[in-house]
Amino acid sequence: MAKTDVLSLAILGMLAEQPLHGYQIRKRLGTELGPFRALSYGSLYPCLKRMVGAGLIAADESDAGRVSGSKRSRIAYGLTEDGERRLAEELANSGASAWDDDTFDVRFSLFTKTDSATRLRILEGRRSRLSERLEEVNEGLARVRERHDAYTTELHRHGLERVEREVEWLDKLIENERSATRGDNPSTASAGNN
Amino acid sequence: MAKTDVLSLAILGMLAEQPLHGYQIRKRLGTELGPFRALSYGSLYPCLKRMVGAGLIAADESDAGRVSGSKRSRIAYGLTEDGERRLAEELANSGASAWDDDTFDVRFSLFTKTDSATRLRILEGRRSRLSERLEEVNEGLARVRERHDAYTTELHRHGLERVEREVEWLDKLIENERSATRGDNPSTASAGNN
DNA sequence: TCTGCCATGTAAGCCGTTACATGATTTT
DNA sequence: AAAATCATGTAACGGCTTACATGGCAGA
Repeated sequence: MAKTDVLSLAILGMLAEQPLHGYQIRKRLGTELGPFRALSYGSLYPCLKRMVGAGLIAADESDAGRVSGSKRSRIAYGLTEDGERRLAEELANSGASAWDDDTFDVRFSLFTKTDSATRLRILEGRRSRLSERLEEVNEGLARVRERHDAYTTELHRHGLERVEREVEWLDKLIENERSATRGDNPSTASAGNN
Repeated sequence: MAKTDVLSLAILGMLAEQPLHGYQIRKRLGTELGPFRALSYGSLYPCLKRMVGAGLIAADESDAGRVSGSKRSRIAYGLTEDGERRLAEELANSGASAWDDDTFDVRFSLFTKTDSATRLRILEGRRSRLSERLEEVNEGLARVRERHDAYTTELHRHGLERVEREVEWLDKLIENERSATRGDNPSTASAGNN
């Protein structure tokens, strides 16, 4: 039942589609997986090493037809069967708070690989998490208003608005998810107009 | 010219209004200074100690008329003259990137203590920083669209929207700041309706 | 040729949290 | 009298970045 950290999960998910080098993984984390901050190699490579050690991924150094001479470069990583199993487990449980700021984006980006029930659980978990935050921010706003500092108040007001929008976004997604489950609309559960 | 980290700056700003205990400082960081995450004591107290060592703040253990007996508690921290000077310096220069995500909120929350020119510089710096991000996110969105993953695309679309809104917010603030400088409207440069 | 991107890795250090340790004050 | 909250601090540990070290390959 060993736990998988966010980074490992993201990597697992990315490698499920195709084998990649560390370098490519890093780039994709920066662009294609949400507006995920770019990760440094100092974090990435040790993580890959750990995952190889844990048997979740395998390193393929051959890299299809190259002169074998000197280079040590271009190691392609791919999922092992254990890795696939682990990914499946991890995708099935919305467990251990998939609604943290960090984790949510990663989990969401893996939604096409996630079953509908789990998707809904995650979205609702996230929603209720944000509701809590909404209250906190509201309290903060009230308290700060009393202090008559226009800028600080504005900062809070804006922060509140941001959270409210995020809740609205989630509500739409949840609604979409539900109606896709009820009626048997084609599997594309895209969230609206765009 | 010693540099002041974000946390120290926030504390400096908070103590400029009134002396506070560590405990109170922590609570206020969590509520009144932006939606700033609650800071742990393991970070706060060592920081206060460093600041005392640097002569920026002074610890007052007397705490007005108490039986002197046993307790070691309730240390009120207040700015020293050096601390006031440092705060003034720090508020005057928009230096060393006041537009990072972390730093910006803190700098903004100190805007009433900041002169109009510096406010404008910070807002514009932040704006241009977000413009860069906007391009990055846009590229990411384009790239991700090609991969036909509805959820990942939606994640990016939402991320983009969030940044766009932030830019709009800044534009309003900048406009406000400018018109307050041009016309001599009363000093309250509050940002709009509300 | 030289610049810039591809590609892999290690070591040191920063910044923060969690867990621990202690005790006073206020509220129920 | 117990429970909650106020209040201060230390030590261990975790995760991530920065700086370093190395080298291949492509195009201007």
